[in-house]
Amino acid sequence: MESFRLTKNLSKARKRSIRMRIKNRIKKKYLIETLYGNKCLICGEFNTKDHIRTFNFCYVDPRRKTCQASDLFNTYTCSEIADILEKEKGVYICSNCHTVLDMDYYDIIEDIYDSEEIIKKVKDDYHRVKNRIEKISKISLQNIKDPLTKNKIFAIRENVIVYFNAIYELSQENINITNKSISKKSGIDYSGVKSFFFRRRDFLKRYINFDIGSPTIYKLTQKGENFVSLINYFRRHFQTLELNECVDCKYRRENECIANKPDQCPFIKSGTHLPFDLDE
DNA sequence: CAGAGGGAGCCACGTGGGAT
DNA sequence: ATCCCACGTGGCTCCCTCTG
Repeated sequence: MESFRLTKNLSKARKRSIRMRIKNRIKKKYLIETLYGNKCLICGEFNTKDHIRTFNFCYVDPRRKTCQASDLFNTYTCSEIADILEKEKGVYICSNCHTVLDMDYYDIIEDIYDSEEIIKKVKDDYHRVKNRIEKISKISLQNIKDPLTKNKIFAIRENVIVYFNAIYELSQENINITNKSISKKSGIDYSGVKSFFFRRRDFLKRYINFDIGSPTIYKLTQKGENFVSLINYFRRHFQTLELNECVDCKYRRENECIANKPDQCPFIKSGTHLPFDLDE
């Protein structure tokens, strides 16, 4: 959000709104894939990777409805949504299949179409979808966890990357990696470095080997090295994206957009090229 | 004995989420 | 969109213990 040029200059509120939207999409994708697989279970035409927005919350019996589907991911965790799906006999299917099921003119279908063949086809379609959904709704919902629930042990912030980079650079220079050398490399006070590694030791052991002693020597594990290279890859990628669409913009400077207000950059203002609609 | 680690606590800051 | 509150995080201080 802070490195990507199309989002870094947006207002706090917009950034927050985008964060929430991304979070909700991840929750929705996780829930659907865990329960039904990565395609619409009725038609199999739409997948969760490319068409997540087309998946709708759908009731087998709308009389059970107690909440607004549009508020689900803003309001509830994945496991709570799973409970709602179970209690209210709801499912997520693609909007095409949803439309077939929500056919509110079913009872007057004979008055709409003249052709017996079409009437039969529409009715068959409706029953096919409804029967599939009744089977789906019996699927066990016990496996749903809450993958985005706040991790109370550790959150990766900018300074964490500073520590990892310092360790990585020190290892490249063949310097003993201790609290003292990390402090010197990162510019963070020795006591700050000390308490960081002390507090987070259990978690950090996944990425860093601790040779406890006087002094304690740190070393990145293979997983830690992969973590550092992945972080740096994405940072470079978003910082150096070509600005093809800004070719005539007066705020373009080489490979950087220096606009610092949304209305200075038409692409940021309109939301064009973002992977979502700002006003959705 | 100096330097390093262990551990508790304080404070500032950022973020998420609810209310309006 | 904005404000407010709760909470997590991390820098830092202080004191104690351990180690070479």
